[in-house]
Amino acid sequence: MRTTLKQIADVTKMSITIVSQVINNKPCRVSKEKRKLILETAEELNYRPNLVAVGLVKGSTNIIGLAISDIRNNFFSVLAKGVEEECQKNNWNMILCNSNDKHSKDMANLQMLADKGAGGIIFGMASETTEAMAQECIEFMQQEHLPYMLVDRYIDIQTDRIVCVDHVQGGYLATSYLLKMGHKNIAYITGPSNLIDSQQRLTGCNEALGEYGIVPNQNLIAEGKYTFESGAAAVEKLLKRSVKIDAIFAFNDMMAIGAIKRLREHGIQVPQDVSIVGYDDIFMDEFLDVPLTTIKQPMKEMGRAAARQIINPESRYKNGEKRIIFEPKLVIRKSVIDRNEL
Amino acid sequence: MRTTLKQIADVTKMSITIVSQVINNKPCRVSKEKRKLILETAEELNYRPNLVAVGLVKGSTNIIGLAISDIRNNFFSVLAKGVEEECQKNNWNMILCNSNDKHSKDMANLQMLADKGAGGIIFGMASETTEAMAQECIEFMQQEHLPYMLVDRYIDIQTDRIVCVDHVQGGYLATSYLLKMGHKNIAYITGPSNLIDSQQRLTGCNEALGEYGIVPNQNLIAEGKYTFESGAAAVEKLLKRSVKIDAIFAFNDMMAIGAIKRLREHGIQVPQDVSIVGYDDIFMDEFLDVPLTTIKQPMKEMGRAAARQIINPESRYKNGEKRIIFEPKLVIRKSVIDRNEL
DNA sequence: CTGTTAGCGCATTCAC
DNA sequence: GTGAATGCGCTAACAG
Repeated sequence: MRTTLKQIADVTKMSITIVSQVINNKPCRVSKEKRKLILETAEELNYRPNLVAVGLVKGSTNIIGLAISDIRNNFFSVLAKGVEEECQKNNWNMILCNSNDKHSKDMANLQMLADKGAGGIIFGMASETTEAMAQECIEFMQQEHLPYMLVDRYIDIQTDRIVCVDHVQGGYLATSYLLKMGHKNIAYITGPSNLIDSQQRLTGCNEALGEYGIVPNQNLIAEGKYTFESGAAAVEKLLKRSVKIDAIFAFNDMMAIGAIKRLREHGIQVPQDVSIVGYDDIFMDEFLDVPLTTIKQPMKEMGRAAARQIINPESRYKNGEKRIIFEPKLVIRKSVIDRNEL
Repeated sequence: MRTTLKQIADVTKMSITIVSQVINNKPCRVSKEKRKLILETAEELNYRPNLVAVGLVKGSTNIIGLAISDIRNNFFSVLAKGVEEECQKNNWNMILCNSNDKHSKDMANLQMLADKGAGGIIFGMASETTEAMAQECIEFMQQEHLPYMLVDRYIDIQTDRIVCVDHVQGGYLATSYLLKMGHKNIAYITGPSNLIDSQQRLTGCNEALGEYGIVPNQNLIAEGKYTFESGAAAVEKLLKRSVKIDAIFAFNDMMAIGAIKRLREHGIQVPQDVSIVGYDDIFMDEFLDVPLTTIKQPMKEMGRAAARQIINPESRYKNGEKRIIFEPKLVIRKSVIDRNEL
């Protein structure tokens, strides 16, 4: 059997209370000798507190619930790694829940997490989540007094308990890099136009274009769905319009990879004929035939920041001053050529 | 506040005992009317059991600890998905712990999991784990009465509580497919030779070769380390030996991808000049320039099976009849050409 | 400085 | 059929 406080109390002939106090390192209420004795026998008996019991009396456990759509998505597995690292550092744990992008699953997961006494939630909502659904989730967590941090997905949520990426900056970075590399005719494969993050990236693109005195050209914009196939399809659309294209900025990496594939099938070489920039920096980018230049979202850091926000007693229950916004970074690899040198 | 059994007892003017019995659907000890009343008010008050309290009294919670090296590894994120799916189905949860391939971290994670009252562990040990270390882990779990299932990694562990893949069959599948496609000179990029799974694959390869009356040629074998770079380096070694090569079977996908890259840099086309087969079926295979033909390990199914073994009360504590062995599958894509047609 | 007491929410044994 | 009592292992308020 596991050693309990009671056993230590029995052995040392002291009360459970004292033993508990000493072990939890509470303000000096004990003489040094007794303290030492307790600590030694605890060590000797290999005492480790029963965290379930602690959780019961404290009304909450040191567990962060990470509710996301699918851990197989590289985006989320890196986020999860960050969350878990921060947990380990603080003797917390992470319970992982997948929603498969179903809001109903999200709600079920939140409930389960609450029932299990989770000490907080890090929450990347299902992609089908409407504003009303988002509200439902948030209200639930508030009513259960569950500290939470949202991970920016597609919707614009009115809360400061959120970690997100400055996608305007991301769009700006990609476009201005392409511009600097001498590309004039830049095509865009955007995400679904109703998604706020796609809109933000486009805003950033236009800003950069403006700085070079270039007027955005609708003919150079094709809408995708953030999937490999939609990236290929977007290239098809673009090509049909027979506008000149120096480079393509795809609003995520999977579309960029789909685009490259289709370009090649048309005999168009990357980056010699057309340069490509992606977005996300997923694992495979580095190992592609033409390693993909992309805009990196610092997912791991975001996971750590979100976890810290929940674990830290200071920030646990009070809303932050403002959203935690991360700057995306340009990761230069091989998929963009310098046209200035041509 | 959350509704408790006591509140329901107060409202219905019955004892906590009865309420508990009814809600847990225990053998009929109550009259139908009372039962109905209790159930209704529970519903009305939105009662949800406090699982921490349940955990305390039961001495164990419905939580599976998944202890692996790194969730960012596609292999493990798919495994985790399987585990979590099975958990959701049974109202269990999954705590995720990364060891970063450190045995000491593994031990710390196991301890934490035990302290949190985990109801079982699914455990993919760190790659640095020696047999003695493995023993240490297993003894710890046994002493804590923690049901466990190991996920086959590199070492040969004497236990039946393990899910694994028939790697002999995997090697056999790959080689015999290549043979059937008319490749005579098949090179192998193996894993580290001290690792049992690499040995097993090689055994399978030799079996297939034997069936075609081909004698294994040491000149066609290069040892890798299961990394992208080592795959490329292995190609370099192979090429230096200037033996004729029709095809390469790399013992995992990352090495296969590294090999392809290096082959191309030497002006050798895949699959026209050299065909390639990988092993694992990681996410990116499908989206490569030349989609990779590979041997798939059914990770998700393995995760589900392992979880089931722990969740199911029948199999929870007793050792299984035998190891749960999964058959790998050949996934045909584009990286192998049919030489019979040439 | 120290120990007694109460209680977290629940399951279960035992007496009625 | 029913309910009172006990305890899971721990923390914390309170009294000495």
